[in-house]
Amino acid sequence: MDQAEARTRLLDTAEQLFYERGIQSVGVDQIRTASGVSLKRLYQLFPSKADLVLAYLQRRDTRWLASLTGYADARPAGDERILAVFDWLNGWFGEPDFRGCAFVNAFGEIGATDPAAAAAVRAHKAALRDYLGGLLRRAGRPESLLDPVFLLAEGAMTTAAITNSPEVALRARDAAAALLTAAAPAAA
Amino acid sequence: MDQAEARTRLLDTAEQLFYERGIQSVGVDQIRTASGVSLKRLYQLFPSKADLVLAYLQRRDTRWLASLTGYADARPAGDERILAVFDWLNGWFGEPDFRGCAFVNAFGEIGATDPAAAAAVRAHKAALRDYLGGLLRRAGRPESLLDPVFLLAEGAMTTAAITNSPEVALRARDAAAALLTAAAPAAA
DNA sequence: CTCGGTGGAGAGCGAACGTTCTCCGACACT
DNA sequence: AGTGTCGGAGAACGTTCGCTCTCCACCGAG
Repeated sequence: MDQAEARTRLLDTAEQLFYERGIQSVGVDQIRTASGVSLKRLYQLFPSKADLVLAYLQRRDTRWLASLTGYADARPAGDERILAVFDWLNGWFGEPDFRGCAFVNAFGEIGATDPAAAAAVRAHKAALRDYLGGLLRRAGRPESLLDPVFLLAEGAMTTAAITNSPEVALRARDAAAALLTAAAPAAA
Repeated sequence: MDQAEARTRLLDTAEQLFYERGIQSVGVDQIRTASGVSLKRLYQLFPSKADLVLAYLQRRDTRWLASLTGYADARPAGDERILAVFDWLNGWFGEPDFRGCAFVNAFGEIGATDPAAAAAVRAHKAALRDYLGGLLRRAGRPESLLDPVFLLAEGAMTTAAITNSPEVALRARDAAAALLTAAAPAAA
């Protein structure tokens, strides 16, 4: 096993465990056992648990956003692409191990004690917001719709997790659609 | 110091520390030191840390909702009372130690490992949802507006915490107002 | 075959955790 | 005054944590 594979296996294991149980509930030894990577190697690649946590968040950020944008950008530009974001959320919420937004969870757990992690969370949310802003702009929608749509998506994530009801995404979608038509009922 | 005061001081201290730093980051000894209540007394009142965590969530649930409803119910019934919820959120977000919804934070941190805590979180969110539902019903608004308004409030809480921007509550308020007028533009 | 370097397995380290126990001083009652 | 009960302070316990170290099997180069 070379460095690259060890790193991948560590991050795969860390992501699964951190997301499923929370960050502080998972010990380094558990990650080592589950991944099959030795402690020595682990600490070569990630000098501390905080480094591993940060790498987990960063990799999840890129992958999560790539998945979302890959899905939405395959739809026709305009309102439909905006609403596709909520369709993607609906699919995500339905996954059996869905447990809310990993970044919101991490922020609540370690945001106050780990400034680097908090910054990663802020960066992730800013990236999502920017993406939605781009969709709105290209759909000819006013900037004033960005916050509402973003807040609906955020609210859907936490609510779907706590109530374990994926269909919340569709309610958020309906609300977003209503806001879009209310803002410019006669738009093409 | 009698039992009742010890309990109050413990819960006050626990609430402050748990909310500020997260649950697992706060040790029982810190609560004992900060509260001035002896360990013996602490374990008489709360046989385990998990019991203290649960009591923290339950007391915060009642207080938080009482504060919100006390504020909103003082406004004229109808749409104004619904929108008052977001005004109250705006005030809360602006408090210097605001760090998001304690229940969302607790759910992300220990929801997967502490079923009682997870149930308390679900109960809290259900209570908030029910309260909003009552406001909508008494305002003559359709049930279909409940999810959108609730999701806007949820999204505002996490977003205000992560981006440290209280004014998000006012954006959510604007969006809720738009949804209300869009649903029944001609309502009184 | 010998060597030097690499990495895995896991023991070991000090600190911190949640929890319990020991000790002792402070009253309440006879 | 003597005795019993209570609670406070904090030592102590066993476990777990993040992290380091030891030991040895392996392997290519000479």
